[in-house]
Amino acid sequence: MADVAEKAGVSRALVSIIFRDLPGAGRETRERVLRIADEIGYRPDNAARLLARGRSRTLGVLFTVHQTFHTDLIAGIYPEAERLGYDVLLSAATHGRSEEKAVEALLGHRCEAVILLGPDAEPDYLDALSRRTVTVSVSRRVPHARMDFVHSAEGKGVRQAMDHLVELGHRRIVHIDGGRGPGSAERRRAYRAGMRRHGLADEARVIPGFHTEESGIETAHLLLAERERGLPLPTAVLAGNDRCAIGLLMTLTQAGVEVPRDVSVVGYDDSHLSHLMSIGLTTVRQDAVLMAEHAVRFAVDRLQDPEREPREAVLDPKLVVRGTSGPVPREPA
Amino acid sequence: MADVAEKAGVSRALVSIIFRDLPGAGRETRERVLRIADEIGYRPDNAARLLARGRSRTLGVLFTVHQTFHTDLIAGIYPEAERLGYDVLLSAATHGRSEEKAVEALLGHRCEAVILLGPDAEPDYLDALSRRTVTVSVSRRVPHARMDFVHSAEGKGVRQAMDHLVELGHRRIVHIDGGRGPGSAERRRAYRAGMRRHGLADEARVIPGFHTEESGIETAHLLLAERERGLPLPTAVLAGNDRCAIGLLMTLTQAGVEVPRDVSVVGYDDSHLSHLMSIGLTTVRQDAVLMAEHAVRFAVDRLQDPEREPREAVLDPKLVVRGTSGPVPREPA
DNA sequence: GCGCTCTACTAGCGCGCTCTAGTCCGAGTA
DNA sequence: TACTCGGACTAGAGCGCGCTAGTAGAGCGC
Repeated sequence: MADVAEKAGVSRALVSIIFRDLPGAGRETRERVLRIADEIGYRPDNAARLLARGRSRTLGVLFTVHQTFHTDLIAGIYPEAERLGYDVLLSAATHGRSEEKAVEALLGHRCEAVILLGPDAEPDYLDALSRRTVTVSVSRRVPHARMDFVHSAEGKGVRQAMDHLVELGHRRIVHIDGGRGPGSAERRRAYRAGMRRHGLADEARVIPGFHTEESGIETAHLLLAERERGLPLPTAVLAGNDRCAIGLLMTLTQAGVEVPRDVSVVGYDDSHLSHLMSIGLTTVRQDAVLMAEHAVRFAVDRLQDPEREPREAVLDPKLVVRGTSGPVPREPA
Repeated sequence: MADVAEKAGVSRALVSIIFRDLPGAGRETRERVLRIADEIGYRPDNAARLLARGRSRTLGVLFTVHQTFHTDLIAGIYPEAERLGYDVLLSAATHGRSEEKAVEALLGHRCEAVILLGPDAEPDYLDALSRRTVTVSVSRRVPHARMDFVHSAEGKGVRQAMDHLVELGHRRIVHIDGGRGPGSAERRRAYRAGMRRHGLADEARVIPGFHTEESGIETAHLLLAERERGLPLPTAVLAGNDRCAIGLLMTLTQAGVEVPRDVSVVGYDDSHLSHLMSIGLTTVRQDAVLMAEHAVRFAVDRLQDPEREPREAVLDPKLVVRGTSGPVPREPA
């Protein structure tokens, strides 16, 4: 920077002004300085900037590698953050890298706020984190913690899915849950409530699972094995999320079970996986872009006014009927 | 930091020493300082650290959201970087966010080197980038650029796959290519060479595609439409990557085409998608962890010795035979 | 007593930038 | 002429650390 200033015959302060695109520099000087900077290959140093400015204007995002819905969210976070003048830093939790570690990395890089996508860390940790930094959680509520919260009305989504299936004549509807995954508890509860509401409490069955393809595959094997033993297949399956639904679908289809003729399958998320099936996966759509925008805005708002209380956004999910759900089969599958 | 120093009755320098875990501080003082820091909630500020140290010891990673193989790579990058004492920053290219932008974000955050996962940017840009920063490219060769390069021997992989299929009796083997995707050109070339080598040059057929599920789905529709018009299905398909293979498989299976009875399908990557099929996807395994480790090591080595010439690592891929490939059908499908 | 080394610790500069509080100059105003 | 005013620009402090060069004091051999 000093080099640029010297070559241009101005002060460093003016170079700074020009690079921040502030008023206070003449047209001509501005152009000259920029040209010289380009020649020298000067680029402002972020670390020094942050240090001097005292603010980083950077948002940290924690996500879990392999969670497709997270990548959909990330795609939505970038533009909104940019619009509001914030930078985004990503940190992934993986098999060998805990969420704590990933978050500490973000904090270490001076993120002013962190957006946690479906965090799975200990509530105590999240609670402590929320009191240390502006924190937004997407999809997972952390009771008592001082963080903003963006999620969809899981209950409504599941309810729509159930109504849809019941309307199609299904009674033997099972639910593969998502274990400790974000939103699972609510979805499970809504499933049970839905079955009761439709007078199907006796048919209710929750198969423990996870938000992964493997979980869907496993469940499919379980159901197929039951059929071997003479038990009927369910006529409809409400999966914990799309990944699980896809795993289930692949395995069932390959075993000769036709979807939706023999079994209807409904997912959750409407991640880009839903289009994997040529007939399209019937699923409950969570608007990733909208959720991302809310998360970013919550973070930024609280950054601008630290006194502000954390908020909660509950977005309405929407059932998207595609090809994997259909009328209940005439005869038992 | 000053607060900690004061409260502990020592100098800032000593606090610094303690936080960097250097020798030169007494056991007792060390513990006291750490305790006080914890009470105050002091955490060293990275920006100031980087600034003072002149080095960030941070590696930037560019990836493309939704590319599953990238997430596999990321999972491998973290531990190796940590082992070598480097931090990792992620930046994603998405639909509305170009690779250039994502890379600039990394550079802006003072990454000393960038690791590009299957970059798709203009060669000119990549070339310029490689002369500005230590750069490692994974899966995509950029001619003349001054960057390290990690990839697998695409030719060998494809060759193994072809030999496997031919051995099973296949002759009508088509290849869905990956467009401008990383490695596609080499795979396409190897496919053509393989067909010639087996005396099947006349049967060779490359269907243009991309490294996405959609591409596999589209191709399936194309092939099914051809069958409608009386043309035979190919007996085997070599897909551009696993995502494409999965899309193809889903669609074919749903259309009643049995895999591998009617058609054999081989993927490429051995991403975690390969296990989506309960029978398992036959695919060419690229060892993501090994590739990630090479990439990190190349970057770090060149950071330590700037004079060092960029290197190239060619890893041997390995055909993994699973359930989607089988003997050629007796009668035309 | 002296010099020596070793451990524990400190003073203070500098990293590359931003920001506040100015200065300077020329045009407009009374 | 004297004055204000606004645009263009500058001086210099300070952001929170790391690092180099140092000091103080204890222990040791002679």
